[in-house]
Amino acid sequence: MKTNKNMNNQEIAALLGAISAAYEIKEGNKFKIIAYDRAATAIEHATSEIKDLWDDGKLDTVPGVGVSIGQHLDELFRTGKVKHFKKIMSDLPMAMFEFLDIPGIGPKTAFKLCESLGINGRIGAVKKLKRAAEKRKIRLIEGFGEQSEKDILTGIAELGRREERMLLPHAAELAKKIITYIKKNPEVKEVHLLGSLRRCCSTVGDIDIAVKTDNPGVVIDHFVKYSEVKKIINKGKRKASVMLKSRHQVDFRVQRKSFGAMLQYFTGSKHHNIHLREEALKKGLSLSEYGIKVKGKLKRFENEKDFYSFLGMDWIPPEIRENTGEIEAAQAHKLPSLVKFSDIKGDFHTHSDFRYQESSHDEGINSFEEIVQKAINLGYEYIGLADHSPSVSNHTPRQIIALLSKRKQEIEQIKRSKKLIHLLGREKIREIKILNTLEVDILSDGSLAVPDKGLELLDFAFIAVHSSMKQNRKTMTRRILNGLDHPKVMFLAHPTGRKLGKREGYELEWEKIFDFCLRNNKWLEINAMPDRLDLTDVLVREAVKNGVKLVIDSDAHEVKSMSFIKYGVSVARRGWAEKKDVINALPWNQLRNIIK
DNA sequence: GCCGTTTTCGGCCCGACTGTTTTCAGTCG
Repeated sequence: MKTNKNMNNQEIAALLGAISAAYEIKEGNKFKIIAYDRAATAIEHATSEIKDLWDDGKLDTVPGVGVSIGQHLDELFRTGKVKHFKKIMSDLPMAMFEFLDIPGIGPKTAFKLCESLGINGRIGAVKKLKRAAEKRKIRLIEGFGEQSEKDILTGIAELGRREERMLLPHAAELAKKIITYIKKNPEVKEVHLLGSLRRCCSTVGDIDIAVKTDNPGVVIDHFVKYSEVKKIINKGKRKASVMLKSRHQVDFRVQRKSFGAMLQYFTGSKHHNIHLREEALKKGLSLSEYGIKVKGKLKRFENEKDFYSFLGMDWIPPEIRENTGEIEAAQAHKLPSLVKFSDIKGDFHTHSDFRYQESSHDEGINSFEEIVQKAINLGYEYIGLADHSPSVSNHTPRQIIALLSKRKQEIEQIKRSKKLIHLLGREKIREIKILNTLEVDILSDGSLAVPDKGLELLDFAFIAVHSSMKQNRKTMTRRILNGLDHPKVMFLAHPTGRKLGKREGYELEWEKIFDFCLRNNKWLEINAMPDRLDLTDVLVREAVKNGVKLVIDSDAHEVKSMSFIKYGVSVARRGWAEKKDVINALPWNQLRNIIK
């Protein structure tokens, strides 16, 4: 297996996974196998690069990485190789590690195939396996048959063809359609959407659905007949999994009773469940999706609250069930009171169709009036009309000031709009506070794209990076701090610049950013656009720990996406943010004192 | 190999489904 000094998390996870598989072939110690596997998944899901942690001497903060694996990784980052790993894999056919990616094939099967078919090298291994299956050679191997030969062929065909993870709204939309179909069966008593969708992860891989029914067989038969099903992966008395035509997997479970344990189990996360079960074990209890076994006798639960309560814990909101300290907090009755969608009193970041002739970036499609109308419908106390700053390449500073001045006049006219007054009534228009804000580019040298006199026309500004995104961590940090330093600037929008599935975003020296924000009363945005969700949940948690305030904005370019702010709230919740951490959870009479 | 407010030794989550088997091993979530 090829290794080098600069492996990323994905590659390291694959390496440790391969070591786990190798041990599964070579040694009896089942727990060593699990240990490597756990370290691999922990690294795969880690949010900072393991190499960076190693640089900072913080390797031991990664769960599942102890003395031994830690030393191996140290060797890897220093020399690009790990002698111990090489030794373990030396007498195994490298081809087996290629086969592990084929669905349904694990270490034992992979090894057996290599041995029996005489496939060794990594290159072309899958092709050779395919040819053997086509020539009906696999069914001759002991323990294999016609069916497993067929499964291997379909498995190979599936390789690399699985759809990528979905953005949250896309997954929700897909799930909604499936649920509508499931409910058509009269035997269905309750349907619940669980898994990562319930935990509101920023992207969703599989869709998990649980149904309460007195007639499991009928309901499962009904489920697998859904017209969008391409392939039934498995189907039994209690659960079924299917692949949709869209190449997304749906896992489906049915149960008659004790639904509380089922909701808990199927919501996950896996690591939360494992930790929970280990905690229970200390008390002599055994957890499963059916309930809690006390001295061999199963105790059932109607709801999750009773389930957690029986374990001596408070009910844990799904968004934070990621095994990052929530179990300990629930035991100590010290869970945070997470911010809610209904706490949000306004939105600072919306884009209108106001034209400068040439704006710097995408404009919105709705008018100021339509945005204000939507804000009133959402029950907001205030609304920020932002828009991008005029482009510096097409305007002189004087032109920029003139344009912003014109924009200001238009915004001041809104409250007199006959159309709005007609639609909503004078009273509601008077109640909402309309803020003239602006999303100002931070130019690559850290200066702002709007001259001071332009900024003075605003209620306040916020800044964002839209160019030169490849700058290194130090330069980018300096650039952003320079922008934040302006007295008219209140926060940094979409702080990491990531686009889910498209680009990673730039690196920042977060300790410096947090420190600056805290000392100067600047905030960080949680941008609720589904392909941004930026800050990320993990950085939100860090910000909250550091006492930095957040704002949750929609960044809507059309009024219907103003409701997407709920996804931003989910990110805040996943980052353990409470109402007090969120600036736009403040009522206007308190907010007005902060933005001078 | 990892881990610890009942442990630095002695544990390590739990169950469903499938294929090839006559009772289970392997894989998956």
